[in-house]
Parts: sequence; C-alpha cells; structure tokens
Amino acid sequence: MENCLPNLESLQFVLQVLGGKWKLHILSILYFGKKRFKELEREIGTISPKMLIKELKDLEAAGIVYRQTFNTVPITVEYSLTEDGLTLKPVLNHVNEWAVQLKQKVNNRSKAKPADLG
Amino acid sequence: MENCLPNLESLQFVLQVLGGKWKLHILSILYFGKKRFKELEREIGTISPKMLIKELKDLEAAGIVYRQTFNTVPITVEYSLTEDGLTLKPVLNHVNEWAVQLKQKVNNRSKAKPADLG
DNA sequence: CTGGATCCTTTAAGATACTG
DNA sequence: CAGTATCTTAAAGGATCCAG
Repeated sequence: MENCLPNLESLQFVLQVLGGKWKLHILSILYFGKKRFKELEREIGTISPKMLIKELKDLEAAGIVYRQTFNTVPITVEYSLTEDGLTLKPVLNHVNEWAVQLKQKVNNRSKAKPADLG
Repeated sequence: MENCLPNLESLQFVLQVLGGKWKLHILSILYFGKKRFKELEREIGTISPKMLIKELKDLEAAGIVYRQTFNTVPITVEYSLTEDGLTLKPVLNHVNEWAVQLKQKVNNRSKAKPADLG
C-alpha cells in the first residue's frame, strides 16, 4: 500500500526530527559553524533554555548534531553538525526550491487545479 | 542570520504542511491515483473522518491536493494530486534517500561524531 | 554557563454521535 | 457518502526558577 512513496517510515522520521518549532532555525545557525549553548540561545533570541536543550537533544539523538563538552570552569559545550548534518543541507536546498515555487503559486491563485494526466 | 539555509520560511512551510500525522500516508495513497473520501478512510484504516478531512483540507489549501465534487446522490468527492503534488514526489524521494542512510547509521552507533572539516 | 525541574497554556489528535 | 459537532485526552510549547 505504501510502496509508491518509498519507505514512508523514513520520511516520517525526517519530519519528526526536523518538525520541532526550532529545529531548522538551529540548523541554519550551525551551518555557519560550531556554537555554544549560550550563543545559540542569544542568536535565536526568543527560545527558552528548556526548548533549546530539548531540540538539541533531539537533533543529537537523530545523529545530525554533535555535542562536545569541555571541562572548563564553568563548563563549556559546543554544538556542531555531524557528517549527516552536512549532507542534509543540499537535501534541504532541494526541498526549498520546490517550496519556493509552491508558495508563489499558492499566493497567486484561489484554488489549485488537478494535475493534467492526459 | 538565516541566509545560509536559504529561505527558512519556505522550509518551515513545507514541514508544517507535511507534518501532520497522516499527510504522508494520504499522499502515498494518492500517488496511485484519485481516491474518494471513503476509499481513503478505508485504506488508512485507523483514521477518523474528522482527522481525514482536516488533513485533506490542509493539503488542499497548500495546493498539493485537488478536491472535486460530483452532484450525484449521494454526493461523491474525488481527491487527486495537483501539479505541485506530483512534482513533490521526486523531492520526497530525494529526502528519503538521505533519510534511509541516516537511519541505518543511527541504528548502528551509540553516538554520532562531528563532521571532519579538516 | 549549561542545563534540569516545575507549572501553565496552547495545540494536536482520538472517540463518537450526528446531519445533508 | 461526505463530512460536522462535541467532548476528551495527549503532546507541544512557554515562563520561570533552580542547581552543578
């Protein structure tokens, strides 16, 4: 039943991982390079520490973000992208291309028409 | 701040549109061809009519799904993919390729390592 | 600084009965 | 058949304070 959209599960997994309110925002910042917890908090501006740590943990569990701690006083933590986090970027760019043209169309029409299948 | 991941907004939009619990499942069925409301309900099996109509309305508003009514008795309604719905498929396949390899890695390791940036 | 814990509000979703 | 309406529960998110 689901063999036309291959591996529905994997796609659901991606949507779940990236679907949090702040995930893409966090990633967009980490694409500039590693950041500390406080730096992320400041750059996002309106996120609470609870949400930030939750989103980071999700991304880390998904293997997209890497967390490194340093035994300084006080402790410092750096978040960076994993290999998979980097390979995600061109994928997102691809999705974005589709999304941009979709949004333009949605804004310029009242109702979508069906695809012309001949 | 967000110019590295181009147009964060568009990506958020896609995640919102596809992020519902049943969206991908519905799309995976519609990729086989047009379906009536009841057919979708039956094929999914565990969805309530309230959720089904809600997800369909979301997809229609996003311009991905087209809804056509017929003045039969009783009324019949057919749901099909729009042009944008069709162009979404290869995009999802691309995401899926990335997702599949990610899941394999996540399952085979305890903790991700950072990307080697040289 | 990096988070954890708590309480609260909002949103998503499920169950079920009902209407044109 | 194709949805609506209502009620209830579960999950996501926000605010705030606290600890190592």
